[in-house]
Amino acid sequence: MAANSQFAIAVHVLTVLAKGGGERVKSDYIAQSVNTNPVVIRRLLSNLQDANLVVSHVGASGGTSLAKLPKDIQLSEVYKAVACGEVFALPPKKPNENCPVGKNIAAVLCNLQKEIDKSVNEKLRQFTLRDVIERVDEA
Amino acid sequence: MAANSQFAIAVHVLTVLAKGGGERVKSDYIAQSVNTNPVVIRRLLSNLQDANLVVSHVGASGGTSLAKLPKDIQLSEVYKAVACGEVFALPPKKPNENCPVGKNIAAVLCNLQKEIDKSVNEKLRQFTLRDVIERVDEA
DNA sequence: TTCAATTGTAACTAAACTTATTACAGTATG
DNA sequence: CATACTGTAATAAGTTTAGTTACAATTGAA
Repeated sequence: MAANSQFAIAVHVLTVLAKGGGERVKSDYIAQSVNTNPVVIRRLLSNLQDANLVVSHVGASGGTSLAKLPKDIQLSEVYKAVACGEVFALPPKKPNENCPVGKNIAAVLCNLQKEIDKSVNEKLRQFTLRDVIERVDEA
Repeated sequence: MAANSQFAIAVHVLTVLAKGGGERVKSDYIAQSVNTNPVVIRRLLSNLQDANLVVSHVGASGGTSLAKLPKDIQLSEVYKAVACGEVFALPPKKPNENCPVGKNIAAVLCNLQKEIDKSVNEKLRQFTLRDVIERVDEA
């Protein structure tokens, strides 16, 4: 019944980077803000980098910064980069083909899943990192 | 990163009950259609019963039937009954209060979470069990 | 060139969660 | 009273997630 917290942590991390004002922020620093281990952060940053949302540099005075302006980072991109992308999973086992319901339900559930996931994506697309930063600043 | 399959299984189960035409369906039969253990089904039915979506009867010739017509069962009700209700989780650990971002991000994420979850609920409310049955029959 | 700082990632451990299974008490039905 | 169910506890097994240690590779600077 538990949902995944990767997305929330990713939004937190990106907000920290945005506050860094373009400077390279170290995984150690981010980890302290999120209150977790630097390796956990680096793994997350690796995903965000694959999605072209951040840029990391190795070596001394290395670190990570945003790859785009906060206004150009939609939360749907963040979600796609770090979450499984599914509000609910399809059943792990294949239904019984001999049952009239079991025979057809999988395809119906799959289509339903896509419709729901699409609506989540559209909702998340309405928010950018800038919106998040504004809310953090207002508080 | 894995989502939960309780909702999908619940929709499957309710479809089987609807196809039962008001007769009491046994957990054994449902389990065979879903391809899982009867106890797993009974636990799920217990949740659906708490939400007033089904009625179960113990004893010989016991079993479960729908508590309402398929057209009156919204998928949002099913989701609420068996899923955690959250598209993404808030971070398990409290952020660092000494960081300007960490100090305020939790509340922002919480509000964002509510907005997203609300939109999922609204989307699921657009579908009823009847819609699912129609799709199964069409296939 | 050498040293210190940092990322990237593998390997492993620990914790949490989900699913499956067994067992059996309680309750209808005939 | 015997049979056939549900409800649920207890437990085990499997899967996923988070945390930790370790270290190679890279960079920048003394």
